[in-house]
Amino acid sequence: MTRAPQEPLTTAQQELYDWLADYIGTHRHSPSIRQMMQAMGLRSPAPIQSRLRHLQQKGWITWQEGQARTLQLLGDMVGAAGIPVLGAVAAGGLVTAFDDVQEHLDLAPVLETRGLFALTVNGDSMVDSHIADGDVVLMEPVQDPQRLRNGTVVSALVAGSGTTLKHFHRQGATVVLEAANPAYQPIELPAEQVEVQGRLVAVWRQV
Amino acid sequence: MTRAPQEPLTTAQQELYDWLADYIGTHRHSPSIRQMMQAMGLRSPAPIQSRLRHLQQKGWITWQEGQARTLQLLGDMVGAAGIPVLGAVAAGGLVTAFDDVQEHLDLAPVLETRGLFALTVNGDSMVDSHIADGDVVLMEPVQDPQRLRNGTVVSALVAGSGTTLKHFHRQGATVVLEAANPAYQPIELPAEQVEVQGRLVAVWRQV
DNA sequence: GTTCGGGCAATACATTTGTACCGTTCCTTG
DNA sequence: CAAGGAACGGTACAAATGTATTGCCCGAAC
Repeated sequence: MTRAPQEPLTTAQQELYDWLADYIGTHRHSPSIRQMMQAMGLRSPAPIQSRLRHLQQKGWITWQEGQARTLQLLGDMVGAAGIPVLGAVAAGGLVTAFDDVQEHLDLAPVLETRGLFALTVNGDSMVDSHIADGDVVLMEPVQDPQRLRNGTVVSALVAGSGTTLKHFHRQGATVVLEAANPAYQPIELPAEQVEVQGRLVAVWRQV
Repeated sequence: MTRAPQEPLTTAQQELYDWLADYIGTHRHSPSIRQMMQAMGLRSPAPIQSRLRHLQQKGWITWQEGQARTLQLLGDMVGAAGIPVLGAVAAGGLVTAFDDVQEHLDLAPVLETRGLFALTVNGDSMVDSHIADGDVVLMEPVQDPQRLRNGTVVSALVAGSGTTLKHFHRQGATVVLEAANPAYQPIELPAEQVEVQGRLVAVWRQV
């Protein structure tokens, strides 16, 4: 999640920014200055240049000088993933109503991490860690299993058996794979029989 | 989640496509043909044109003719969210190891839905529905509360109180907001005192 | 009033950029 | 061997494009 630390805009600037966000969200690439000009109903590129310069100074956009169609929106980095986080909600009781945007949910930093992979969860052995059957877990490849902290959720390949999602614990030369469900017994194995494949980064559940 | 239904590529085409995916993922905009030329170590734009044409014919890319830097990758739509789903994992016991990519996790369709907003969960009233304290829930605005199915998870604004995340039930003119935690009592209210703001679309938990 | 900044129009210009054309080489397929 | 496709180099050109400059208008601030 990232903040959106920008200064306020004039109506003309806001109008351009909104149109840019919509255009880029639809076309997946930046328009040219003359396209913006037409969309704003103008007949000269100068006003667009001016607005762009102001949007840049105020930290809303950026681009590579001299290069065509290299505009980037900074407000909601991905555009697609720019979802406003309106506030805290629920509890047991009731919390105060939210009114305006507090920050922006930006999944990009996570999703951009190279090498990430995802697994579909099958079964209920991790329910007490709030990972349910059918959830998709995003995993980060683990280079050095020695540096894993005990308790980390990992996907591990057990020699001759299969892959499982469990809490990881190391006890000397032994590795314990512990479920988050009292119905399942911890699996205790020599370290060399367990290949840790990935570390849990995020849980995604689509309803 | 989307498939990637494309014809096979030659090594040169694959090399270009991979570089494009990396470049666009990093810079968020398409490079120019001459930038591709340099990146591929070539000294003429013609080979790039050729590769691009083939990539287009095989359904991997597209662009708007005559317009600079309007290239789009079709393979994994967002690029950033193109995370391979390797297979099912865990259960109580062990499942077979995965070997190759089965499908791609594509968050774009969800994240592109206009009007989505997110809320930070505060409290443990929904733990039995695997929504934990600190999770971020993605909500879709609800236009017509009449069409909500009973049991749907909604964020609701209770008149004079605040916003809460609960299971939604309608009983005639009465609305029942039910927690997923036996420690909390259902809230029963006249329908006009409850304003349903959004419907749960997805749960995101970053570790 | 004066000043200053934002916004618009018009014009100009050097680059960038997509595209086309020609010829060559290399490899695979028949 | 011949034929075809893919790839590469070189060149050329019209159009698209970013950018700079000048002048004008308007409203807010002083």
